[in-house]
Amino acid sequence: MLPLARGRALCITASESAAFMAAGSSAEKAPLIRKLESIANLSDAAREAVSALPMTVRVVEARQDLARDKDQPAHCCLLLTGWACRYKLLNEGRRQILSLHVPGDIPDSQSLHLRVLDHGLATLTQCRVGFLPHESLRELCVRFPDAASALWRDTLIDAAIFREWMTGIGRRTAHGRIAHVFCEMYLKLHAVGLAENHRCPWPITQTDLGDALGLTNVHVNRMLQDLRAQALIGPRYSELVIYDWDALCALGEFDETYLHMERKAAA
Amino acid sequence: MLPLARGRALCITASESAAFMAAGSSAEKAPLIRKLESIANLSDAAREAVSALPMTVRVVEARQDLARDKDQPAHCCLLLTGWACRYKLLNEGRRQILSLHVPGDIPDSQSLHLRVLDHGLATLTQCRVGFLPHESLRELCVRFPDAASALWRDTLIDAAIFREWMTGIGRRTAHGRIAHVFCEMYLKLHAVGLAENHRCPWPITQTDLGDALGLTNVHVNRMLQDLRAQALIGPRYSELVIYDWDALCALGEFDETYLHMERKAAA
DNA sequence: CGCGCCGTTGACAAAGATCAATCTCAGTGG
DNA sequence: CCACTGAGATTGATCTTTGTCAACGGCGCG
Repeated sequence: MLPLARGRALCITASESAAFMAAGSSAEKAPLIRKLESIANLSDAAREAVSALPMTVRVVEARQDLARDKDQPAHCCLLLTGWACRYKLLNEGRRQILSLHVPGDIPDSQSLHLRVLDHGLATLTQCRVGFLPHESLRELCVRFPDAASALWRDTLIDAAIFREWMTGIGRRTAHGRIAHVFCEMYLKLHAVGLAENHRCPWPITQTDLGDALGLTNVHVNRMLQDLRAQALIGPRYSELVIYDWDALCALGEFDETYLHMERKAAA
Repeated sequence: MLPLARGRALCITASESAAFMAAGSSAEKAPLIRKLESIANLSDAAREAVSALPMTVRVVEARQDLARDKDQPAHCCLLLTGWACRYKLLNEGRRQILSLHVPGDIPDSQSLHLRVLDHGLATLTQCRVGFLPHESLRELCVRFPDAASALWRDTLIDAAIFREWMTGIGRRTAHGRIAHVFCEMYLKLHAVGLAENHRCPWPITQTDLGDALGLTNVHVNRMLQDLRAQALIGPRYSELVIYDWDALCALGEFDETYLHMERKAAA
């Protein structure tokens, strides 16, 4: 429930941009390529072009804003390592986390077509972030229609996840919501090669998780204890270990259709 | 909470398609054009092309599915008159309504890029619906990049509305949620010329409204009585009359930024 | 060593759900 | 004209889930 970040949002000065440009040029894009290939087919040419996109890379500490509500950004953020989230703030410190993001995600790709941001974007853990100028992304879209369509598809999957979360917050029990987000994040991480054998890192606080699920940290804590008592998940919060995938899916009424991963990433 | 529709989803046979094609050809598209122009600039050529899109028109009774979860549609639905919604069903008859749609909306425009539907689409009132073949929409996008970008922008605004609803369901009180959806629908209707002077038709049941807001019909009913008692809205449920717009916005913490109506429709 | 963040616990309060009537009113048939 | 019907709105009593508040505990870090 606490405000997520203090201080001012990050912005890139021209000199910094030049200084970092070289560093971010090619191998860094692996998570992005992997993610796009998990949802669409990319031609070799498009893959090359994505790799060649100019990018400024930065390490950002946990709980820093990458962009703020009402900003009019000129670049998109590509998450290279770490977890981030989008969020809205309401009166009296209420906060809703709208989405959780992992490496390969471009959480603000919508800003390519929507001038004003209607929410904030912040790191949850320390992150490496690549900044991609709108200009070069637009050019990419014009020159490589399959890249454009992969990006459009990505924004549509983003929306599909919102629908699923809305359903959870509106109509699932607290147990179900937690089970559901565990299943979802495990699959998202698995798609970019960051999870295996029903285990993955779980680096966010219970307060953050509550704000994502429309619950309080206290209630999240109690529900987690229930899930542990039922032997559905492992005992440590910092690493998610799913003991019983099927039971967790059943509890969360989880059906992965909405993730639209038509091409499963090779493990 | 009740299942929304019975019987089978609508589909169009080849002969019907031919029979209706002529009828839906041009003037019918006024709400769509008006809606697209409320969110983006359209060139004259693009506007012409949209008007010339082949379309099959049908009158559909209230509470009928236009498309179902897991369908793989070959057309998009353009709502010409009436209200519709997208929804998900969970076990034990729980239902979440994901969005409310009014004339000019294409509720399933995402299906252009996402093969499988992850939710249902149904009428709430009697509707006139135009069916637009994916094929011709794709061709439109290729030939008129500004039409493509308007449609993409439309899907992004769709997602922005999901985010706002998620925030409401997760973090707003029942009063606030109802106030918020009233403000939103009034503006959406106003943008297509179907509302004026803080009045608009309100043709959906309290049960439907509850399913949209993550509440029960009983609780919706009680909250409506509160809003009436506070003289924020008019006494009749079938017509929304907003007595005190500012107070309603304040109660719902409503900020229209997320609707991204950069070009207000001329009244 | 002590501070602060985060996880955990308990007692209690409140929002909203559930269940079961009852009411209203438009549409229908006689 | 009037009884009958059914969907949807309204009401009351009660229950459950979740929130609130406050304290305490573990642990990493300067």
